Amino acid sequence: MKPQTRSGSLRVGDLQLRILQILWERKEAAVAAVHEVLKPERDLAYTTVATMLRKMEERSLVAHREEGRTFLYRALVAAEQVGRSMTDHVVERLFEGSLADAVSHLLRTRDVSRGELDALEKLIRDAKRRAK
Amino acid sequence: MKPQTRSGSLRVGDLQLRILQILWERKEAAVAAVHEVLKPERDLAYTTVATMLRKMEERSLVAHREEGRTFLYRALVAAEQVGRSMTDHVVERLFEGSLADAVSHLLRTRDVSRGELDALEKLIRDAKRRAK
DNA sequence: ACTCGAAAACTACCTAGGTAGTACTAACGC
DNA sequence: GCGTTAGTACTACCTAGGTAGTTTTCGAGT
Repeated sequence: MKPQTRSGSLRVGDLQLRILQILWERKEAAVAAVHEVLKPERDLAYTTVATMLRKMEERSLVAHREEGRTFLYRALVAAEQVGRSMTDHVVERLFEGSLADAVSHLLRTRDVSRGELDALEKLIRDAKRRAK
Repeated sequence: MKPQTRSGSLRVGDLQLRILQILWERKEAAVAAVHEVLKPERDLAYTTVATMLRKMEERSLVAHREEGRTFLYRALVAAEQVGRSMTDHVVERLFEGSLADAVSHLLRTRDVSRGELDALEKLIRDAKRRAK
């Protein structure tokens, strides 16, 4: 019973993504906890986080249960799903679905260290082995 | 004199991206031409396209010159810029800037044909040669 | 029992993308 | 010369993301 692989587009904004990432890390978190984690990177009001969580619940991205007075939120979508849908979007819109074009662009437009290239090479080799 | 490499985030929506792609292909195009190209894929009203173009001009994504009564639009941002900024966004937000993680995810979450893997391998090799 | 504080609920705004109707205008054909 | 038409301008609306103030509520501590 995997967590509802609704293969919809799953568009999440930047803040929403960050919140999801926090929830992925810790399974469950109160608004205060999420706010705390976000504190250093973005100076958001507590209510902003709470509102965002509520809006995300409307969209079924998260759900909550009550523990005394406080809400404990958990993610309803998996990291894989969101990652997949975001990368899909870019690969499709920008490179007409071609993975090779996408990677090519990635390599061409930034400088990649020798070490990274080696790592990538290993990735490809592994993928090949697995496919064989 | 490269076309204003304003390294800003350059967020463009789906429709805007499609319009830019059309303009990249043909250097200059009238609203009617853009509308015509878009016709089969999205059934948009002519005015929708015109409005979008106007909004894009406000944001300096495109510019126009007048040829008689009609506006000929051209892209002000390069494909490279937009591609770069979109891929950057995903790589940063989703993979903490790690290109290897990004590619790894790409390979893991979809099935890649043998031929594509070969192509990718070549890409890496080329990149290595170039870096050396 | 009463106050205080923390939490949620409600409401309100702003921006950007997307979509399109309506109004105006100028050129072109007859 | 006049109406049709193609083209732009203007306006409006909807959605989603993001941000936050204000109000209510409820539990805990004195």
